[in-house]
Amino acid sequence: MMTQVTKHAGPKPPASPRHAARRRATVDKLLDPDLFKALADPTRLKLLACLIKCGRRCSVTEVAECCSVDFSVVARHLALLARAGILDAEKEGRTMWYAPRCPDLCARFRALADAIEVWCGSAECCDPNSDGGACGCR
Amino acid sequence: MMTQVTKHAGPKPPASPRHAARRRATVDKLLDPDLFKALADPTRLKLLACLIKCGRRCSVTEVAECCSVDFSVVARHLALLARAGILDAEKEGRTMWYAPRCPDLCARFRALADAIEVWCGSAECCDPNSDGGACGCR
DNA sequence: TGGTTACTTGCGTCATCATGCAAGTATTGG
DNA sequence: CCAATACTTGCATGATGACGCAAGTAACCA
Repeated sequence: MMTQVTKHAGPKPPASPRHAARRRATVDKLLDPDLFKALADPTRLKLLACLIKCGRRCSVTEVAECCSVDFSVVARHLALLARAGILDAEKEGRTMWYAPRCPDLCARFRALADAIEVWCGSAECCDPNSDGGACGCR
Repeated sequence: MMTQVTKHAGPKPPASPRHAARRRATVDKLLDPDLFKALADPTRLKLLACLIKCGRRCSVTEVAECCSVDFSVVARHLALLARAGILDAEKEGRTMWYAPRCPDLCARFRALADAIEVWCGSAECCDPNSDGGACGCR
């Protein structure tokens, strides 16, 4: 069974990892440690999922009711997610409203997938006629 | 200017974050701390980017040449990425070959984007006729 | 068989960070 | 003006994890 492979197979594969590391590509910028660090905590992910599923902006007090941790912890997590560009923050009087930046988030993840795929299709590993399989692109 | 909104607007938005938190959805499983933890370190991301751009499987020794950190650090990072399902690991004699699981990674990111978008479109915030804007879906 | 290569593992150290409590600030309502 | 509400910030603590060095293991070669 032939995998469908476009004729334009992406950039030429570098000779070695050392050369690969020197190359600057879209994927380098999109593999942003700060984004993943912000998402690397279970509590933060629960709060984020809660906000996403809620489908409207929520105050810190509201979100804190979803979670067994201290209020201050929730407040800090939400502020951090906002600093990372994952949430929109809006102050109204004494209330902080947070809402997920869904389109931005989706776009980032899709762009990352696209950027990876570019290289995934770049090497002979994806050519079914070569020994291949090196980058797992099967 | 009207944003294009499908008539099927996703699940009904929960009344409160507390209800939202109780709901089990695809997005909960895809927001996996372990994946993001694995991607939360700058050194690991450099190694991963290197492997992606290289377009073929690489040995630990090869990858270590891209990076100024100790060899053992590189070996540990690659093993961790493999445990997280981000890399494929293959032992051949005394050589460990690592290669990114590009299609898997892309699929995970795209699935996550899809799962978020489901909820993004769920609430009145996405309805241009409502006061909206709550979840940042503009 | 003995040395080299390639990687793994143990250990100590240092930095980061998640958490809870308590105190502080700012806004609102009576 | 005072008290309640909503959030922020400081601080101590404990846990996690990244790193380098050194020692260990396993495969290969001469």
